[in-house]
Amino acid sequence: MQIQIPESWPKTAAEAIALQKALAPEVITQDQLPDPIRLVAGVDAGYEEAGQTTRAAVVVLSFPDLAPVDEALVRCPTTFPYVPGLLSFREVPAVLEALAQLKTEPDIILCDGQGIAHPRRLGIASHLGVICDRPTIGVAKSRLIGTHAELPPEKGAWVPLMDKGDRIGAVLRSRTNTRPLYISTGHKISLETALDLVLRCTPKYRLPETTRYSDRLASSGTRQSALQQVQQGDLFNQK
DNA sequence: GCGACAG
DNA sequence: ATCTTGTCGC
Repeated sequence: MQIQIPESWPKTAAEAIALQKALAPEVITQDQLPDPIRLVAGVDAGYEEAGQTTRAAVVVLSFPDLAPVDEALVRCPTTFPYVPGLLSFREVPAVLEALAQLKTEPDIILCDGQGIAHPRRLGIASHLGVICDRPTIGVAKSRLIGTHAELPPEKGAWVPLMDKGDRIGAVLRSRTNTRPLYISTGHKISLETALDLVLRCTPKYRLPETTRYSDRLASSGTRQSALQQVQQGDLFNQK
């Protein structure tokens, strides 16, 4: 995948916040994506050596089949601490390196974390989307900010996530009787289209297949060796 | 001042 | 995120 990697990154929290405020206006919350969608990518990050090394994994799946067609895994020195609200400065540098190694051009990228459902409307999915100038969706497993009404227990149900009068995203039930997902526009996609796409990437489990594949790739070689996984009969989807 | 707080 | 075994429920 062809992308421009920034030459420098903020060094302090103050600089990072200033950059978020400068980039937030660049986010596009309307549909501006390929039609039809043929390739969807999932990105995820993990850490090693007490956080000194960051691993970034990307997996590209065909759509709507959801069969893996491309992937990349990189390790980079960690350069920014985890600070709620500044997650992208910790993970995006490594994620960009991984994306640059893809042989394919995904039509959209699903990220672990918020899109515009963020204090300054520039969560990791939006930040990555603006940098790559590509459609992205924020798929978070928990809430960063915002309030919402009660959510029905059936798969497919969703309610808007609000903050200061703005609809910043949605709380989506991706599986019946299971904790919801926090979905928000990353870049170049509307919330409605994002919800539809996330559901179409989530045929069976709580998390989209894109996230499950990238999580697994990012974890391989850390939690346990590939051999151990095989010995446990953990051949994915059969686990 | 106190509590919340993506990964 | 990561450290970690078994266990409760659909």
